Amino acid sequence: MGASSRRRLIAVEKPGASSIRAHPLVTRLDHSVALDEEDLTALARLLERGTVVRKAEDIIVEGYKDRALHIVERGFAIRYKLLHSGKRQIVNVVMPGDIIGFPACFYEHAVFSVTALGDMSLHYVPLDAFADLCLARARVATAMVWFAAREAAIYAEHIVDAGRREPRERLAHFLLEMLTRLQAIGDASEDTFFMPLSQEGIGDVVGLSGPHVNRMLAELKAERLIAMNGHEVTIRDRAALQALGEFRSAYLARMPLRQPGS
Amino acid sequence: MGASSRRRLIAVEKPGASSIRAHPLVTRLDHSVALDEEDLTALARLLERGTVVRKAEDIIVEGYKDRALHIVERGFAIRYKLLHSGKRQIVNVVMPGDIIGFPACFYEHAVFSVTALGDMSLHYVPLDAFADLCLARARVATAMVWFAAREAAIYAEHIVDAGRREPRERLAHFLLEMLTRLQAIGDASEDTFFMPLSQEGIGDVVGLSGPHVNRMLAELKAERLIAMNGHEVTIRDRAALQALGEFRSAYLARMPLRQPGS
DNA sequence: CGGCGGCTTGAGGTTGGTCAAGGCATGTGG
DNA sequence: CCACATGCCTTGACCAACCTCAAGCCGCCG
Repeated sequence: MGASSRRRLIAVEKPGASSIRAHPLVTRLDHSVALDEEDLTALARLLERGTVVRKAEDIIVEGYKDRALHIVERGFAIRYKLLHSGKRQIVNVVMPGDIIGFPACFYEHAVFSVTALGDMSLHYVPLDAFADLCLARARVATAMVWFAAREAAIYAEHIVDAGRREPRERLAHFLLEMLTRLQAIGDASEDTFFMPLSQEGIGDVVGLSGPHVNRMLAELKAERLIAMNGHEVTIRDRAALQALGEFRSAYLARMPLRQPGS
Repeated sequence: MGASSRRRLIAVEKPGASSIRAHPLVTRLDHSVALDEEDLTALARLLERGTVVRKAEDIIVEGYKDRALHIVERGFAIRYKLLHSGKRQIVNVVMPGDIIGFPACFYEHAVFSVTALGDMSLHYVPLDAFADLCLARARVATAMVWFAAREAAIYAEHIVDAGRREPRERLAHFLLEMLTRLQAIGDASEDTFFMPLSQEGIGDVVGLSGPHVNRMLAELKAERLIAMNGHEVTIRDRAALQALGEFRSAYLARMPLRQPGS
C-alpha cells in the first residue's frame, strides 16, 4: 500500500528528434500510424521534461486533481483502486511505453491511483499540452485512438479473467499476458520475464487471496508449466498454459491502421 | 447465447449536417471537443449507411474478420466472450451513442463478440473510412481519444467489480452505472431505467450465477434499496446504494478537453 | 392451449477466503 | 560483522460463501 510521499522532478536530457523514435511510446504509436518528421518533432517537444520517481511513491492518487500524463520510459507501476473493505484491485500493471494518467487524469479528479513498484523514469506531460498536440497533429491523435483501443482490449480481457475464469486459468492468462507485453517492448526473453509483483500483488490483479495464489502457483510449478526463481518467471510449457488460460495473444498484437492487403 | 444468424443491411435516411448534432455519438464527441461545421459534415458523411439488426443477432463474432464499426443509434447489445467451460463473461452493455467494434474490430480478427439484446438501429462505418476521418479531422480524432478514455475507465471499474467487490456491492454498482449511463443519453428518468438483461445476463456481467443474482437482488428489494417490475428497475435509495457499491459517478461524467478554469 | 424462457426457491457440496504460525532471505543499524 | 527487523513465501485448519443441480411456477407468445 504505497507510502504517500512527495514526487521529485528532475530534469534529464532532452531527446532530440533523431533519438525520439527510440522512445517506447513513440515506437508503439509509429507502428499504428506512420508518423512524419513534424510529428516526431512535436512528440520530442512533448517529452522534454524527464522525471524520476522512487519505489513505492504515489504517482497519481485517486480523487486528487492532477491533470498530467506521465509517460513511462523505465520501470513498473500499478494502477489500482482501494475499497473501503481494505481490499485492493489492481487494474493494470504499467510498464515502459505505457501512459500513466490514461484514463485517470482525463477526469477532473483522478479515478484511480498509480504507485511505482520500483524506481522509474518518466516523462511529465501536462494534459493541456497533450491535447494541443492531438489537435495539431491528426496522425498522433489517430495513433492515440489505436493505442487506447489496445488499452481497452487489455482491460476487457482482464474483466474476463476476474469474472469467469478459474484461479489456475487466471494465473495462466496473467502470466502469459505479462510475458507477451514484455516481449513486445524487448524486456523479456523467449520464455522468461521479470515479475514486479509479490504473490499478494498478483492476487490483487486476478482477484484471489495471497495464500491461494501461492497454492495455485505451486500446482503450476508441480505440473512443470512454469518455474519461478525470485522475481524471475519462466514459462516452461507455453502450449499447455495457453490452453489452460485460453490465452490468444491477438489482443496484444500490433495494430496497424490498415490491413497489409488493403 | 446469441443465435448465429445473418445480418440485414437496410438503407435508411441520410442525416443531413443540420440534424447530425442530434446523433447520440456526435453529441458525446462534441461535448469533449467542440466540433466545427466541417467536422460535422464529415461525420454526417461517415454516418450515411444506416442498418438494422434484430434481437439476438450477432453483430460481431469473435475470431471473425470484420473491419467495420457499428455506431448505435437505438437499442442495446452485449459485448462478451464465451469460454470453453461454457461460461460467458459480458464485458460491457452497449447502448445508444456507443461504438460496436471498439475495440474488437481494430484487430485483424475480432477479439470479442457482440450480440443484439433487442432490435437495434446502427450506422455502418468501415474502419478505413473511420481512420481516414481521424487523419483528416484532428478534432474528431482527439474527441475519439477522450471517448476511448471514458470507455477504458468504465472497463477498469468493471474489473474492480468482478475482482474484489462483494456480490451485493457488484449489483449495486452495476445498477447505478446503468442508471447513470442511461440518464446521460436521456434514456432514463430520475430513478428508473430499462434493464435489457435477464438475471442470468446480469450474472454474466458481474461474475455471479443466475440464482445468486436472484437472491442478492431479493435482498436489495427487501431492504428497500431497489424495486423491480419486469425489466423496469427503480433505485429507491440512491444514497444507500452508492455507499454499498462505493459508486462514484465521476468516471461517467462529461470530460471536456480543458477544465472550466484553464 | 401448450411450450418456452425466465424467475424463484431449496439442498448440498466445493472452493477459496480468513486467520495464524513458521521459515527464509534481505537489508540495516549498532 | 552480527543482531534484529521486515517483507514475503509457505503451509495448515476451519468455515462461509457461492456454485451446481433440480424442481416448480409464472407469464408471454405462438
